[in-house]
Amino acid sequence: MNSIVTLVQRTTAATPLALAPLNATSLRDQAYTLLKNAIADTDIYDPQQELRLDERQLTTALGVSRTPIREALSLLEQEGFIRTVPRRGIYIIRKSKREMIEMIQMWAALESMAARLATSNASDEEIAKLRHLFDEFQNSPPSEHLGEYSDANIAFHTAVIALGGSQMIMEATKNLMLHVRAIRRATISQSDRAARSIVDHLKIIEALERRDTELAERLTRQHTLDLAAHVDLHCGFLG
Amino acid sequence: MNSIVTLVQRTTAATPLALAPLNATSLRDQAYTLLKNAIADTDIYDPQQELRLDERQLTTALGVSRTPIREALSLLEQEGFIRTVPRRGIYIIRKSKREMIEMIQMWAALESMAARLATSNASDEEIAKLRHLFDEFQNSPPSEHLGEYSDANIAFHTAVIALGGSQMIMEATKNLMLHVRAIRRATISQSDRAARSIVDHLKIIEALERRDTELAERLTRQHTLDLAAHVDLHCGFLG
DNA sequence: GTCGTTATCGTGGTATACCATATATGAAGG
DNA sequence: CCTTCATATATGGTATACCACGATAACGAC
Repeated sequence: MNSIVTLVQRTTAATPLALAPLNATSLRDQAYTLLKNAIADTDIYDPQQELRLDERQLTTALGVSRTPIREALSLLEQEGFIRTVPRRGIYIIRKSKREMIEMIQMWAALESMAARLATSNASDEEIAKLRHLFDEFQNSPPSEHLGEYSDANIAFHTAVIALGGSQMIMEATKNLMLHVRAIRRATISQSDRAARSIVDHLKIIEALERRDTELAERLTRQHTLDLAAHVDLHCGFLG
Repeated sequence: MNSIVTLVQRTTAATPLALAPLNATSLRDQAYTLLKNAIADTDIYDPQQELRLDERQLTTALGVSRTPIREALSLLEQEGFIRTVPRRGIYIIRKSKREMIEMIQMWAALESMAARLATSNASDEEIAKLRHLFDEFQNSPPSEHLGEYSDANIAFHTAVIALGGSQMIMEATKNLMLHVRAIRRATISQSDRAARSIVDHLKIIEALERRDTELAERLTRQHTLDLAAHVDLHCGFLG
């Protein structure tokens, strides 16, 4: 599972063989993808988690020079995943509660616009596929498969955004998703949110099917703003 | 200024140390800002315009090595301003009409969310300031000062977003603004858009003043979506 | 023992040399 | 002339050496 610790430990441990095929893309892009996935898979809100990165360590861990590592880190810094402090180190950023809420609000803005666009652009077939995402939860309540339901939940929102057809919105929400994913997973098990969530989703699907632009947009926005309000009330562990 | 003597005197004297902004920025950041401004000030849709950049040329022009230039270019590439093609060159990107429309739609999503948030977060005084942006156009029609009105127009939208209070949305729209600015300027003189624009703006301000969340959001969204539709119809010069 | 001074080191920032390869150039062959 | 192939060149990618500077430790004065 590609945690940062795992990456660094590879230095002393086994061979850094994982990056043998360097023919396809640049080392910078490979390092970027690798580091981004590693950060995404790290539970950065665990107080025990080490959040400091070291260029030289990453160099030996990935078997490349500092240059591509540094370029990859620059990109991650601009995306808000890390912060470099001269002569101190490079740190993975913990988002504050305020930042997390702002990201969710931004998500609400973009997904509701996507839903609006979807009522004009998406085909009936594409919209119908949304229902199948929840087929397996029709008979048994989602509380029994929280892990699977959480994945389906995220898949649903991603799918709605895809139906909007805007490459720009899809790109913008990809990074938001990485930041927000941990929160969605953590809150799905709180106060029966899973059951209420599935009701909201079905209403959104119905609105899309009926091509009710205003309703689809409003329901989508409100559903995600509810998450923001929930985080505001129940996620005190965030700074 | 900033002689050694001055610096030393500041140290020994008991002056309140208000001198935060010494040139603490890295060459990478300076190059990034410089290049970004240069690109923003370039009329990239002029067919005559040379769009190719050259790393080595930039190094001699800016008097630094390739390293910070390359890092700055990496950032600009990720933001969608340039594209580097291995062994071909680095090119400033012309946005296609589709991409331009998608950016405007995204702008509509974010600004309307900001307007929604503003009805809860902004103070009466802050909202009142919006009116002053158009004071100078009260008596004379904006068509007589298109340049100034265009600036006021952009300032208005930026101000609405600021009233929302979301740092995240403000950041995200900054780059969108750079891309869209040229289009806003170009279309303000078309088909009496300036006069209609000012009417829309006043309605938005009224909605904000009355704390009518839904209305402020809807008017803001529709105003910008109108621009998207206008670009779709009248900006054939875009790819 | 406490405080201040100095030496060393760790770290990110920068410059530069080198590399790989697509493209351009041009000479040779037809 | 045209085609073909070898060579040269340009350009982005990578590795590495060096630098500046803050932090920390080691040390000395009192």
